[in-house]
Amino acid sequence: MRLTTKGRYAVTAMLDLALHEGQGPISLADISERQGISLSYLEQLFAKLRRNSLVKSVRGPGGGYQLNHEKQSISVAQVVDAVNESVEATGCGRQGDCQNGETCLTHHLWCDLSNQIHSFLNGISLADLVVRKDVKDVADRQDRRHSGQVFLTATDSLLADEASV
Amino acid sequence: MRLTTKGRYAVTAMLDLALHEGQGPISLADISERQGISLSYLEQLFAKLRRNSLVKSVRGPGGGYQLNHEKQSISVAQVVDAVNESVEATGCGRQGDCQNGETCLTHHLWCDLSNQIHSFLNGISLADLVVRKDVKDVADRQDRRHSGQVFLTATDSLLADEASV
DNA sequence: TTAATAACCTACTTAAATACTCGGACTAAT
DNA sequence: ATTAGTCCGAGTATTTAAGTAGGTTATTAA
Repeated sequence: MRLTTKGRYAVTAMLDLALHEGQGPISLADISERQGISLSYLEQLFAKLRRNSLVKSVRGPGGGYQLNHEKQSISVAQVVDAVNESVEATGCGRQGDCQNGETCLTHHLWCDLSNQIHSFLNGISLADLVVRKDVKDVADRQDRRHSGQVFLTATDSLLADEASV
Repeated sequence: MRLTTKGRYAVTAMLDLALHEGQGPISLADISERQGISLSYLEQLFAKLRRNSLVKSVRGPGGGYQLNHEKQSISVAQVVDAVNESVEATGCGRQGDCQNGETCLTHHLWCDLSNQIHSFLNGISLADLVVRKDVKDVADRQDRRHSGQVFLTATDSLLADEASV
């Protein structure tokens, strides 16, 4: 089992899409700036998200990504899964052949844990997150900081970043 | 967040101690054989378990390890923690400074997940595991296989292992 | 038509962690 | 004295994350 920035980035980026739904395609550059995630790394993550048909893309100027389904039908678990971060806690993939082809002493414990985590993450959709107060607060802050600064140069925005630290 | 064989081995080994409680110190060689875990690796894990005072050791012939507390007061969470496998799902250690010193969009989600996992693993003690049917079944199988074979040579037990695969 | 924009793709790199092995030192029972 | 055990440090192979770099292709707007 493993949950690192990879899966967290994926969920954060998808949530960013959900928050800006109805504004047309959102570019990865925008997400990169708002969420502080490397653009190239985002590209790799979105390649997987697209292959799992969680997002659809529009190429060319004004292009970007959009959710491929309604936000209430995309769960956090799906997103984490899409970038190959399994929340499976067993080492045998639930096969029960953990120890020389036989079941290890703690196999069922990890199965139970896996069920817990999976049902938790399955029960939370992007729509659920969008309406949460803590999410709204952060989103508002990000929108304030990154709107109207479209005409700043790269240097200016770097300075602004340093000033805010 | 991460849960690999490291944490699983630690819990398995501790459960082995709990199952053989009252039989005096249990050597790592015994655990290694029963649970199919490398002896040297077990040594490293038990160094951490000892530093966290979850086990006590007896050196010399007939020595080994024993639980340092009653099995109902040792939780799975404690064991996993002891070997440095944090089940913490946030990247910031709950600090909320995930994104340039500010809170990232999904911070609270991962906090919630951490709470879920932690309370689940905290609620399960070694005593709880010992009485479970699935654990008993596996333990019985292991005891049958590894008792009375004390006088086999290393080569014999290797052959036995291969035969069982 | 051309330039800019943004997705798309492949390959590489760095750093860290896992899951070991190996060799030896210390300790205590027989 | 030997042996069975813990204890300890170092080293290694493999994998993965996380990010760089450099390009190609599709689309829009000038």
